[in-house]
Amino acid sequence: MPLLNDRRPAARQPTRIQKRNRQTILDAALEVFSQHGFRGATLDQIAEVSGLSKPNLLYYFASKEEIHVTLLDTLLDAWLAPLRRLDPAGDPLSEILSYMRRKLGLSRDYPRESRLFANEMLQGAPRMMETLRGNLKTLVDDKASVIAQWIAEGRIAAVHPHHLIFSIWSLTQHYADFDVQVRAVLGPDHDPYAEADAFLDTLFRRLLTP
Amino acid sequence: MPLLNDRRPAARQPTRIQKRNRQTILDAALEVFSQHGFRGATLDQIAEVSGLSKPNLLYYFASKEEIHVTLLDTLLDAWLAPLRRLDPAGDPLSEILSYMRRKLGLSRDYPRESRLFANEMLQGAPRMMETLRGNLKTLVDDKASVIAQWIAEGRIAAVHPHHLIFSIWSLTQHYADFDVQVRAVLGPDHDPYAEADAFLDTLFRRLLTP
DNA sequence: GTCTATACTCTGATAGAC
DNA sequence: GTCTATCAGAGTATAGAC
Repeated sequence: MPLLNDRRPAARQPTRIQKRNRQTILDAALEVFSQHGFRGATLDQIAEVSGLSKPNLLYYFASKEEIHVTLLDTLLDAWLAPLRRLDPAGDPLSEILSYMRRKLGLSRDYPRESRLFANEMLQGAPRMMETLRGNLKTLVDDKASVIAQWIAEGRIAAVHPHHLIFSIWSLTQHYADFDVQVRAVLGPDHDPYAEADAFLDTLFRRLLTP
Repeated sequence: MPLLNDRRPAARQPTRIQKRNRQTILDAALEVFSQHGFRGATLDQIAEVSGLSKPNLLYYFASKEEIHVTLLDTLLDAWLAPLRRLDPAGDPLSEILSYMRRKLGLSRDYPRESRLFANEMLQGAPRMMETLRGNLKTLVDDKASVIAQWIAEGRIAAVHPHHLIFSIWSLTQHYADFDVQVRAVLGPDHDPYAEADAFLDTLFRRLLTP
């Protein structure tokens, strides 16, 4: 209720409340989609987790599909960022260890995003195939050639560059995607991520030290 | 059609046809559940893949849940078998490399089983939690102590035994669970499993050689 | 913007003919 | 044993009151 007649036009851009509600919905949807996949998730669940009514969800997003696509789109940027930062001019071992550590940090801080991605892969990547073959492949090929160069210069030990990158993905994402298994096997009194950090540091040092 | 009147009683055990149909259903269900998870899978899909009608599915299995449970039960034995074979009396490095290779073979030959398991983990293991905390933890703790003993004897380099086992799981299962990503990034003209075999052999040799 | 009510489709499961 | 027909409930999405 504006006491002064401000001259701003009627808001065409999302208001603060709209943004907040959309974010609330996306957060709830992430919770549900990451656990049950696209088809296993229901709007009822998302509505309940978000605290909004089901029709209200569909006021902010045109469909269930649109919520899911929105999540995947924002996910990808965050997912590729750590690899983008791998610096060809840096020290090879430090660069790779830093990348591994950033990726492990993503698993620790954003496990739901990791599981959302895993679900999409298990389903055969129906909504991400183009991105995998496009942006992702381009980026990985680029960084793989950086690694190949480091190997050629004898600055790290010889390994298959692409599979080195796969190994970083798999070892770090495992702690998010298989969290229940890791914790069930370790039992209480363990800090999986702290132990993983030390273990993976050792692993990649021994693998890559010339 | 017995030409001689054999005296076998009317079959109370499953006939050959019954066994075959149950197997057909389970195979189709594995295809669908491994891709979409329990809730995302539908009996209609399983019916279509199996070539049987939906009511016929429910003639052989009491419910969707029962099909799923049957799959998970048979899965677990196959899943734990390779680790069980880790021999305390064998050569440490050979034993661990053999285990890794058997596990990679499972990913290559039974990728759907791997994805079924992954789906169950992503969902928080609602139907497997007891097994994880029971049989699985017991087995892993046992083999981890074998590894710890090898380390204490200086026969392999020091690593966290539990996380060494996790690393074998994650590195091998990645090639089944993220198959689409691996192939999209590598492009054609690659044999992911052959390359993985060589890469992982190198990785674990460098990690474990004292 | 948010709600109740509801349209319409899909899904798991059953009944009953053959 | 297998099919067609069908039910009850859940699912996505929309209409319309407020």
